Amino acid sequence: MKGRDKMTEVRTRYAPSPTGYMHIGNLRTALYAYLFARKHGGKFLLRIEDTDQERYVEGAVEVIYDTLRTVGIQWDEGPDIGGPYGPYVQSERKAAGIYQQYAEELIERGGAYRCFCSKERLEALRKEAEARKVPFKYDGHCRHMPRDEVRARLAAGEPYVIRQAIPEAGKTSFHDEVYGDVTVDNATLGDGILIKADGFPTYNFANVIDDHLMQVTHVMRGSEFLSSTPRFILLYQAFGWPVPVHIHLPPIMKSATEKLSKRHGDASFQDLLAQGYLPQAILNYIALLGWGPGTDEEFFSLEEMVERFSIEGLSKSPAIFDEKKLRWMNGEYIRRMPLEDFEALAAPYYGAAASQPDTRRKLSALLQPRVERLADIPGQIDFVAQLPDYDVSLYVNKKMKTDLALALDSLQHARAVLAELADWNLASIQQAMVDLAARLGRKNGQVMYPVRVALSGKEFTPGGAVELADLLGREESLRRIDLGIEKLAAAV
RNA sequence: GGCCCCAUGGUCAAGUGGUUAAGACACCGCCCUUUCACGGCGGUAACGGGGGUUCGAGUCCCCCUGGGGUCACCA
Repeated sequence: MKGRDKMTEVRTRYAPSPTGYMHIGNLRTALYAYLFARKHGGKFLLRIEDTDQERYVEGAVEVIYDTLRTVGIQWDEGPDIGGPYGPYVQSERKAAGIYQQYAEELIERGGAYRCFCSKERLEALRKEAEARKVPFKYDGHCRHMPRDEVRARLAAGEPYVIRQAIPEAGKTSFHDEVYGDVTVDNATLGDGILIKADGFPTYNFANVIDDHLMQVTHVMRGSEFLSSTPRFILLYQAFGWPVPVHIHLPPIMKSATEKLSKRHGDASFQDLLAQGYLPQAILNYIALLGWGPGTDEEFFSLEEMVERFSIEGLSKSPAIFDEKKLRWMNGEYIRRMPLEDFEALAAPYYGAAASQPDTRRKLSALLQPRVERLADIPGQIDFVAQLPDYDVSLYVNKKMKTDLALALDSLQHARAVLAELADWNLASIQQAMVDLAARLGRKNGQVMYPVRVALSGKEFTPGGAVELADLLGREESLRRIDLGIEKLAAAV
């Protein structure tokens, strides 16, 4: 905030393009911009950058609203709620003539000019540059066109674009809060297009006009804009406007060499939700991709993030999205919540496994410490509704010291004991099993393991013999044990 | 290719001239134990390379290498 009036209210903005899905990196950018604004008691605004008419996607704006809302990021000004600097949708701003007006002003100031070059001519230029292996740069053909000619071609209705007149010499510098001072030679810039032939502004123009008009004090965006920022600086200077503080953010990668992107089938926020990741866990995890509080803490509510956030904690290097760690963190969030809350989230995944409230609760208690993503639940409890067809070899377990004959014997004894049990509950079943093992002179596992297999037909289950018997109930438990005895008897 | 940027374990990430180079995930082992998981304890594992500066460099400078970004009537 150097050089800025301390009384100036901090204003940040999240300006997504409505593409139809929420990219993880974009969400993180929104988060940081939100955190920074809140941290400094400022305003966070939402602006829709829909200047590319060809990329318009139906319902995309809703996806943006929904995502922000589900993670709890509230905007103070935006398309839906308005604000003092509206409209907040660029296509509406274009319709209001805002960009055209400023572009004309810039032409007057000598910072821009009309260009009547055809796409064909530009294409030829591009080809030539490619052939000569030099970077393509507009040759400035229309830059010094006589005013009369411009007027005449305009009157003739010739299509045109408006280009930025980049100074031919000199350097442009700016300070970025995370990357430091950046300087480039103006000669490397090229006269970029500000207003397209369809009258819409390009990002290169609109972002500057809107950020200025909306009084944005801190520009936060992905580092892919780092190299075009000098053009923006030149624009601010040409208008005589104050340059906002720039804060560029490192990208989130899929691997060391690939960026995370929907095009490669990488998960979007919506995809992660569908897989059973919790909004808060996702937000918490991505917050840590590129930012750290400077301490060992890593669990933060949105409010806590607001409290801790600072640009000193931002890193410059790309971060690789590690789903393993997200899984772990999501599991932590699940384990830390009250059982009732977990059940509310998990129940939709229970299917036919738990129709009664009490079985539902028992199942939830078994699942909570074992679930990392909600969508994994069905696969963990499929045996509850229906005993799968399993192979007797499952009863043979080295670690449990069980073989077919012993399993059969244990099952027969367990069947008898369980059938006689006065009360059917966790404690009584547990006691009966332990007593039985002692009576038979066997290890607990030599009795319990076969029972668990008979009850579930699976190698691994959430909970053991006692928990499953309690969950399934006496009748179903005995039925399954009988089935197991049959299988074993036939195999021994 | 020009320009801009980045560089500590497999991953995230502390460290801002003097540390046994944190911590977390993952991985491995042990314990707990009726399977699995949870939990507890322990372990493997890093300063990309080369030159400087300095009494002393992960920390500062240069070069190299590697990687990313950008050079669009996309953002």
